[in-house]
Amino acid sequence: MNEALQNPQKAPTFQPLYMQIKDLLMERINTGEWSPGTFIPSEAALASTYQVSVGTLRKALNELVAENVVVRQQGKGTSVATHDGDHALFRFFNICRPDGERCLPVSIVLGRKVRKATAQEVQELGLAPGGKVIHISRTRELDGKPVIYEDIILCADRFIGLERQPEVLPNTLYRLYQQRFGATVAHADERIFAISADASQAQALGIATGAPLLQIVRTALDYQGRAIEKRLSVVSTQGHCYINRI
Amino acid sequence: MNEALQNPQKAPTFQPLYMQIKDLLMERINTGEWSPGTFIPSEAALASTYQVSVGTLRKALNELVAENVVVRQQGKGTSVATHDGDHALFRFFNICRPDGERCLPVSIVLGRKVRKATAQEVQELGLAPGGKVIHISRTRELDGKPVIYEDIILCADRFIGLERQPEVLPNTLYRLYQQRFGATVAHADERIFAISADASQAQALGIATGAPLLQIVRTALDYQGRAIEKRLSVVSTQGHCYINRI
DNA sequence: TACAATTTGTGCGTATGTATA
DNA sequence: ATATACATACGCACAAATTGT
Repeated sequence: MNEALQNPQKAPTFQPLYMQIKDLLMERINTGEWSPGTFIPSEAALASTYQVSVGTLRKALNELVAENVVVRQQGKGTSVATHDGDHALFRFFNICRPDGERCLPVSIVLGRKVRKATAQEVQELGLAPGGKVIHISRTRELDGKPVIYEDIILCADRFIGLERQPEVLPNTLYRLYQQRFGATVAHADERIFAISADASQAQALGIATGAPLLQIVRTALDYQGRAIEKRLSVVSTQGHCYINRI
Repeated sequence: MNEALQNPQKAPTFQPLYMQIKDLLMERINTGEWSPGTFIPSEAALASTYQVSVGTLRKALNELVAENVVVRQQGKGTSVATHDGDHALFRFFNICRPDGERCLPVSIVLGRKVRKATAQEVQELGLAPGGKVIHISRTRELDGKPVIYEDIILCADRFIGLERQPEVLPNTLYRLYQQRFGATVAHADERIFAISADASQAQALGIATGAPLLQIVRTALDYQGRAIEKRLSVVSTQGHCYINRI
């Protein structure tokens, strides 16, 4: 594991040793060899197998910790991060009360179907031409009131059977993606617009037609930056708001 | 600098050595001894003055790097982070074109005055009862069109003379806060609502009354989490949008 | 251009402390 | 109590980038 040192190319392909180790560890996570929630070998064991010092291996692992890929616990070991728990949920759920208090959403699925992807979806999700998508529609209630209407678009090949498999979809979909389909949402790209409610949106959210709404266009990405999900949310900010801590 | 090791209290006040060093360095930055842009002593020098190993001091510095407090450059040294440059600007300016392309805003100040703080402002900015605030109103243009209307509220005691000092305010106010008033904006808390444009907003942004707008309520905080600025922005998302990468 | 001094980056090794099972 | 695994702290050697001579 010292190829770069033995052959210190000046080419832009050079990477420090700990980065090479990091990539190797990341690869074993991405291939599913180490699935979310499982513990990976100890520092000493990994350092031995890769023939590097413990310090170098620690540096690689700490990089993965900073990227929320693994979680380390003194005395226990290092495990691959999961997306259950409130912390992970609220990382991607940014709607809360105006005072900043978070509240749990309750989802009501309105429909799910498989259909041919539009040209835009093919491009945004990186699908094969003429590929199919799963399209889920739902509303989400906060504090007992419908606040969000969502359209969720997924690659049908990557999420085979999702359109019917669990009779009741959980409201934390990303956990399902990870556990059932090995797709971990690592990042998301959101763009927010203000729009006026049309008739169907007004009806779904129980507000007046023409009322101002937030429209959130989200692309969810995995650790490699590949698009996993496209999501279009419409939010009524009568009693709630979008929150962003920078 | 080994008080904690010589006296390893089990009390919750315990902190590892590198965290103590980090706090000491942070303090010297906050007091202004090391102002933004200046270079601090080298690793070796600091390790010597604090009587710790270079590795421990490096760990403290790397923590500060992760929090964007200092910047390290191989061969040069370690400097206190500044808020000039596009990177720092776009960290707190999240309005861009719908395709994700960033564009530079142009500010037009409409008015600035000093007035008594409202009860809400006293609470949110942590002011003394009956304290005064500086109130700045401006519009911001993107691609030649007025897109944002902003009300900016500052503690008058902390920003003495800002209401008149620079005849023309720069459009990157946070840089001014840091350079002229020693107030570094480290974080911000934003809450976003959808509203309908009232008559004055419609006129300022050149849109129809009742058109949907984004309303952004921002509290800007320093490294200690103390409120520096309160800002109320109203954004037309006809040709632009709010962007958030999670 | 070449060289040296300074400073951070990388990598190795070791010892000890602390949390967990 | 013991073993395991991560956390902290120390020290050293060399590489790479920057600056000035």
